[in-house]
Amino acid sequence: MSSKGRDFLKKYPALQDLFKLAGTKLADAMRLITVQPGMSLYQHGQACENYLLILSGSVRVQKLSEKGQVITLYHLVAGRACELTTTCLLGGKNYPAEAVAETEVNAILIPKADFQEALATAPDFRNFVFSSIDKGMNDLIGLVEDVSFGRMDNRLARRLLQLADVSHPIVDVTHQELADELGTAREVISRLLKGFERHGWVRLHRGRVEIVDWKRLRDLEHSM
Amino acid sequence: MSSKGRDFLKKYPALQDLFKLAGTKLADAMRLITVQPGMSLYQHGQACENYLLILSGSVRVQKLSEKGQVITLYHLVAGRACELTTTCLLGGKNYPAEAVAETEVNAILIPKADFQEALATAPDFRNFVFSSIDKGMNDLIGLVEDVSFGRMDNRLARRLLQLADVSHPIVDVTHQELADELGTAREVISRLLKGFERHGWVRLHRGRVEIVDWKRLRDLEHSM
DNA sequence: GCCGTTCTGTAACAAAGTTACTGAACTCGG
DNA sequence: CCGAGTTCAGTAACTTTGTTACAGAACGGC
Repeated sequence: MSSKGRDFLKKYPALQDLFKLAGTKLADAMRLITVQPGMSLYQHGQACENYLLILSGSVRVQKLSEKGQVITLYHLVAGRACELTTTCLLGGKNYPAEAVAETEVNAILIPKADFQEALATAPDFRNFVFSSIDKGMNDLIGLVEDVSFGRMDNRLARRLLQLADVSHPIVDVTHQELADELGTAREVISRLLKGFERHGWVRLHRGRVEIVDWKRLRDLEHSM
Repeated sequence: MSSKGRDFLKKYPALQDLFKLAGTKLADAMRLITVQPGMSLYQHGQACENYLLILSGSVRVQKLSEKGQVITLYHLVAGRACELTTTCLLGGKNYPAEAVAETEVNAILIPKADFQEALATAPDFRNFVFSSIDKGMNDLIGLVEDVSFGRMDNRLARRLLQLADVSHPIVDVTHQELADELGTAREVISRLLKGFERHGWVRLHRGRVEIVDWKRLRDLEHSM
């Protein structure tokens, strides 16, 4: 790994500890990559060659249906390993979904062989990997529950609040992007958002949603 | 493990090979259990203490919503490990779902500590476990896709064929059971089945569905 | 400003989920 | 065998979500 890479790692104490434990061999094997927004980190059907750990930015892991419909399985942010990558690596199968950079992304790649060796020899690394898989499995089960039983207005309110509460009340997102996130049609999102606006909970602009009534949206998020 | 247990294992050559590879210590640590139909193997929120491997029978792993709605995540049959159990063991979390025996079930339990030791020391056992996790993750993603984008009539036809083609054209199942399997309401299943019957594809009886037109159902299974 | 593209709004209809019943089919005790 | 209670299935009316088919507004580049 380049010295630039090591410098980068210093920004992430949690990861540094992790890789110290995993030994210098693992640290030498890893590669640092930067991915531009909109580019894919892997695609459906690809063979999986590297363990994937996100250092900065945000990645959307999504599944496309045959008809071209999209649903987001989960998002990867700093410090998180891609569980799908991990299980593909472990099981030796091809990717069943694809990953797209939502922002500029810095990530670590660890070649399959080095990953497997570290897994066999470094207990702490193993624990990190296993916890991550467990989290991924739980997230997916939560998604199944949400998609099966959750109401779309609840899910939309939740997603808007997730996107907004990072800092300010203005979310730059199109209706189509929200639809792809929730696995529904753009028209459904437009209809629901218009309803939200009529209630005075949000204000709508092109490519942008402005949160007005946080409390009502938070109520909606949990109501049934 | 009891001699009765070893005898039982002889019926499953694939598993025998597996446990030979994993060493006698693992074979000694395992326990054999029998679960009666309708009884649960584990419940939501329980801590996970044992690796779980099904020898015979069928187990339904299902998620309940707060409102009491049910969706089946997957089924376990002979020779299959419970992926949810595996990830819970690895991650040290509690079960996020529950497992119910659909028939009389014989299964192997391996205590957490022994499981983890075998995982660390036996490469072939590790491969078996990892492949199983990968399969579980893929199944869940398939379920998300199915629930998000699949039509209910397609899904119902598929499930009926799954249940039937084991041997004969008569499926002993109630509408409620089919609804719980697919994560929908009993009324929806009744409505769809009645439509199937009007088309002459099935005949309906109390607690029983009789497949009449296999070809049409198989077409429906894949159509959009 | 003009033109093509992207984004949003909306109507009309189909599919699925919900609520609220009704009656049929079974089962168990006497 | 009969009646009572329980389980199972049918159905109507209504709501929510998904689909199809447009129309028009907002933006970006020339």
